[in-house]
Amino acid sequence: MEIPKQYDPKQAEQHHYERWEKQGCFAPEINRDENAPPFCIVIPPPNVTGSLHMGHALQHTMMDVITRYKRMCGYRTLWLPGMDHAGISTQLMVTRELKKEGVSRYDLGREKFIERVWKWKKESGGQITKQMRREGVSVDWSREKFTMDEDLSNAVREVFVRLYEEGKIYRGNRIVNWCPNDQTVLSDLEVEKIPQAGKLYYLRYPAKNGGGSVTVATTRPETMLGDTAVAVNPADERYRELLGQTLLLPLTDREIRVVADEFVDPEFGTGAVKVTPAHDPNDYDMGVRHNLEQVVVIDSHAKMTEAAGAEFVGLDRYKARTKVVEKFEELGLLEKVVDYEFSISKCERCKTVIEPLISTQWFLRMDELRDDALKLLAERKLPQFVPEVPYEKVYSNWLENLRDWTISRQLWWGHQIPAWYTPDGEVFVARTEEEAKAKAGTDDLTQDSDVLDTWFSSQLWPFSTMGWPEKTKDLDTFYPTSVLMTGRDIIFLWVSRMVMMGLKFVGSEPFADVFVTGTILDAQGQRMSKTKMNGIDPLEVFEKYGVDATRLKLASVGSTDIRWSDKQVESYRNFANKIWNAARFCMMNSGSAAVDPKSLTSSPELALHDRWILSRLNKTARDVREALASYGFHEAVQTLYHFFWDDFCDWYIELTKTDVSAEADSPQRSAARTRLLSVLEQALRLLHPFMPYLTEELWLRLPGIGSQLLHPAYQSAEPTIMLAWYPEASAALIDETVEWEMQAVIDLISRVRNIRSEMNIKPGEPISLLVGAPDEKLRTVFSANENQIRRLARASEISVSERLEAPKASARAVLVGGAEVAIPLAGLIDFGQERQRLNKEKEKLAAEATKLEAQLANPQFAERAPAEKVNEVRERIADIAQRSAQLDQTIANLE
RNA sequence: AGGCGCGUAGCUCAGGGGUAGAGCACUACCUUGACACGGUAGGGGUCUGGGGUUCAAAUCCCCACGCGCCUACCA
Repeated sequence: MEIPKQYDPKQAEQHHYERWEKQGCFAPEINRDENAPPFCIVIPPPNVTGSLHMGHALQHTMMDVITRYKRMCGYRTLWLPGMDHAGISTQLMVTRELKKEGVSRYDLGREKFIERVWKWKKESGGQITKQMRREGVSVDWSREKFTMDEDLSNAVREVFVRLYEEGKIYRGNRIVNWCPNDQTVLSDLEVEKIPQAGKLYYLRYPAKNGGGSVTVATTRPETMLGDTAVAVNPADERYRELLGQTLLLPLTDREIRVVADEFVDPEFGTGAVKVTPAHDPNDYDMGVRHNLEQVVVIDSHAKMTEAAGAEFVGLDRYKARTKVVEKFEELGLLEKVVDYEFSISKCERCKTVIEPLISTQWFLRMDELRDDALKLLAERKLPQFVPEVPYEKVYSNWLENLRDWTISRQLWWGHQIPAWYTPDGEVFVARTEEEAKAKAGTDDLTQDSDVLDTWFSSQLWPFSTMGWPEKTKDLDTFYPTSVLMTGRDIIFLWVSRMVMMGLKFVGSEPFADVFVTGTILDAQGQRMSKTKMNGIDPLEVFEKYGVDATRLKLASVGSTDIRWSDKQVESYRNFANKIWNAARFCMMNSGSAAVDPKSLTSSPELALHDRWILSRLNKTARDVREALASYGFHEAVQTLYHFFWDDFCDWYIELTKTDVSAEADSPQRSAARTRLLSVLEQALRLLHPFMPYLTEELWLRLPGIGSQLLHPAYQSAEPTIMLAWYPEASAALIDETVEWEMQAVIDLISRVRNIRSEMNIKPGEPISLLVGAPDEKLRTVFSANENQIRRLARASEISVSERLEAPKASARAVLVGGAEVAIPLAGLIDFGQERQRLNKEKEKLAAEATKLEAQLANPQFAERAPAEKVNEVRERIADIAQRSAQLDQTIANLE
């Protein structure tokens, strides 16, 4: 038999994926059952510029586990892959490439630039799709989509036009987040607030009449050049007289009013606020309320405009700040400067400080869409978040406070806005240029040069990828999808928007469940990030420990944040090797036996350990299915790990060795071999969604595998474990009595081993066992399993009787049900040591008894606790009393 | 400023009103015919602290401390 002693993950990872893909195992069409229920996941499309990181590996593992599981359960399964065109990232990447050639995108022009991006995409984009194949993800590559594909772009235009026609999309002149570096507007979600140490400047503005003045506090003195008012709280007594008065704005010849506004907090600063409607979102709102002029003093490159005055025009905003402060000081109008920590808005991508600017952009009105999403959650509890706490609240709170969304971007790479202008500025929104021309009645049109926010197309992903707005078969079959699995960072950016769009355009929710994964942190508990360089490359982990071991680790992460540790992957690598060697044993001892699921039915003639492993196997299938039904990945992994290692390897293989490796051929021997192989085969199926490569590698080697093991929906497919029927628990095979009996045997063996170890009896030293069991049933169990006990406890002989009669020079232990075991140790026993060992045991019992007795002594306990609990405590006390008595006896006998 | 989560063995983490768990690490023994990436047996925890509810709290509630995360228009 030529099976290596160590599992080689790389070898197994080499060929199966290609075979699966070629044979169409990933496509839903492999399922020939017309009535098969659908199961569908759409992948959160990674950026075309991206490469695989731990977050992907984590999410992909969980999606793959569920997908493979559902497929094995006979669902018509689709996991749809694809990529996002990632507007800004991609444009920056290509721009950088061009820069190396000494060319700017403007030199190239829009059309050539976009051609260049496509060329880049074709040649070096989408690295991630190759890396994903290594992960073993069972996505249907034949349906792979890209947000800039022709059909997805159609969907984008369709949605845009319909929303425009309904008045939800509008063009407006508003204050927006502007990135002076990327030269584009950004949505609120693409801006991050970073706390920063700064200064608060107190500036004095003289009043026009009389010698008075007002002091305002600001973090941005340079914006004072654009001030058009000072605001105070109407309830603020201090400024009552000032209301309606006129101030002389220093450094300018402008006169500004003092207005009253509730927004102003009298407690902060001086209680008077300078108002710069053109350069601050709050001031903008105040400006609207008080009909204030908007004086633009900073331009799109964050330089001062002409309106800032001759002295300042052309200055960078920070240079202007210094200069403004200097001037105020010269004029004696700078009251003070204090240290002040505040949050500053930065561009999420390039970290440039955002400049709030007034600009004409396209917006999407969110109120109705938002209300529908909230209604869906309130009335039908969709989507169902897992874990529900805290994500359901996070999601609904955000929706409740939602503002209109700035959807235009001043980029070239993306979906160009389907709006055309006549020379005199009239706008026509249409699906195509032809349609626009027809509407406008002229050919002289110019298309809006902006593109849409990348998320505008991603929000359509669950249905645009399935052919919407056409009524396709996929859409009919797979929408709404089953579950969305993602990290918590895009609940707002993506999840909520998909819900709103799904409701709006398909009329139903895009997915039933949203499973939110945890975050993998580095060993110090910090988030992995490119800038910190603390990321762990999943491909390196695959290389070192194998894909399956890594997947098992990732699957067990679930939804909590976790610090990365190679150690855990290593232990799953060991587990993989354990599985390999268990299978190796089964196959080396299989002879002419073959896998046969029919051998997995119980009958009273079967030995205890056989009935036991069937019970354990079925319980495992039940528990794993239950765990996966509620996305309990961690629990599923633990259940499988312990079933395979503890139950199957440590006990069952050991217990069945005599049967399986008997010298002489017999019906019993071949039945035992068939059973062993079949239990293994079932275990491999249970493990397959988590460890696809290892299980396939082994499964294909098992004797007797074939199409007959596949789920009926896949009967015509080539044999592969990924299409085998996922084991289903049979309640009839779960037998608590059998498990209890087996546990008694296991306990006996463990107690004997414990004595051996504590008494320093060499493993080779022959011992004999005397077992006393007043309970007849227990005696039967022990007697029936004499051979097993002898072998596993390494005893040369064993005798079971009603009452224990053993020589004084024996080591003893008390077992369940009043049973006892004694090991005669004439000449070997150290009485002192044995007494010590027994006393230690007695102390343990005594401590437990004290606790229980105190509980029982409490009259309230007997009165109020359920009778069942009270009885349980009584029984335990009785059991402990019996054991203690036996121990006392044993200790006394030692003398 | 609000909201949320976390604090359990040396480490990384499960669990969660009724006997405190796993893996790794540690100790001792074992090259036993599947596997030393292994086997057997052990040691190790006032479940952050303090109150409360309850017959019973690691678990539920409140407070404190520590650590994270998210949201926010306080100049």
